[in-house]
Amino acid sequence: MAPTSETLTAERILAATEEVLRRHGPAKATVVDVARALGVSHGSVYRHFRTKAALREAVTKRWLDRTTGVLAAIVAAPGLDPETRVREWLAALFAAKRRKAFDDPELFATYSVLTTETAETVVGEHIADLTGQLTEIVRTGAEAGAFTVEDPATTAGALFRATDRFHDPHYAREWELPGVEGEFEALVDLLIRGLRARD
Amino acid sequence: MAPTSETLTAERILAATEEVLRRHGPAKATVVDVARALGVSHGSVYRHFRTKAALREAVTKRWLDRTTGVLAAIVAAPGLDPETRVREWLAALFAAKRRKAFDDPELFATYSVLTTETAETVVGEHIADLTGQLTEIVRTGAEAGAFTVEDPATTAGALFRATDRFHDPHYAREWELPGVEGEFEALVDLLIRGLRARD
DNA sequence: GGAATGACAGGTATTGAAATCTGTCAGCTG
DNA sequence: CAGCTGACAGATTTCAATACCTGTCATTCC
Repeated sequence: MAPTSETLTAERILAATEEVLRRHGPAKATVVDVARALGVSHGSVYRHFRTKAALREAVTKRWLDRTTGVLAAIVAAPGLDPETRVREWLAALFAAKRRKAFDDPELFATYSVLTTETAETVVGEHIADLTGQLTEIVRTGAEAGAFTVEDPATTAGALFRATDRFHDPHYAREWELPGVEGEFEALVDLLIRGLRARD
Repeated sequence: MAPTSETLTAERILAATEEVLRRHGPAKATVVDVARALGVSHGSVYRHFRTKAALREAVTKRWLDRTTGVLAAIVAAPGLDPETRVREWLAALFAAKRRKAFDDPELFATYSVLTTETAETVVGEHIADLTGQLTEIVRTGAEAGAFTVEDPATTAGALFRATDRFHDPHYAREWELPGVEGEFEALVDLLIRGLRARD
């Protein structure tokens, strides 16, 4: 279709894959479609990705990693007190997921399917990344004497699981309901009170 | 098949429906199957339930209500301090759901599908029942001076949502993983610390 | 006469043949 | 000669014909 003369890179294939997925959905998007969108034969796609599953994993990872960067900035941001850092990180995670779901519903629905396919690998690593960031926040908060926690990783895991409803795509349709903001605030308040240092 | 001479009641139809659902699964269980299992014509089933959807809702409600009773006992149990009551109620909810998933996986998978069909009605009421029970526990705890909460219903909602992972069927496959007990305890500890009265 | 039946119309699932897709590879091309 | 192509085998998906199911109701049965 668009027979570009640029060299065929993994990134160009992934961008085309995402576009095909957005147009056709996860069930009907084929490797042949991706190749056609790039103006190459599907054999060329297989030079860069061993299988269709590997291509789907890569495009899913690419999508998930877009979120991770924003959040990392909050982990590293200087001058935030520990409670604010936790609150802002959780709020940013919720906001990022919700923005994705709202701005491009078709693509979000598509990736919601893809993430169930790759739950064990790509999604597992994504969750490990996120809980790792949260562990760092909890650990520094504990070191600063603001939080009382036995083990930062365990507590970070509990925080992440407690807020599942506000970042797991499974609950996406509830993110637009009136009152979610308040529900989110009430939950985060409760969790932060649980983190606070005790004498 | 079993041409019982007993009169045809809604309860007998629901029991037969559950059995048919267990055997055939949610996709292939038909009203004709239910009638055949009871030794009657399918027209007779329609005398008790207006539509197949109504039959499915009723059997789902029956299944969900089996859990509610056990938990109500904990709400009403005398001599429990507020923290213990919250902890035991949440633990009993988790245990009940997990037992259902473990004891009869086929039936659990079937009801997991049915609950997505009836999310707005039957499941909504079930969740309202449960958060109502939890609100009662939080309210009495606050009145006893053990908890500091602005609004018991809001806090109960936060507690319920925070523990989604341990009662939402969506996460059922994680309930058998090693370490879930510890994850559950860590989360409940954090939540209860958040509830505690502050000076 | 109140409950149950079974034929029926309209709609939804099943089935199997045909079309398409995945993944490979020998050969082409720049 | 590194990258790309397109024909191919086996697996999966699509599609249309058929079978079955849902919901109704005039009729039958105790």
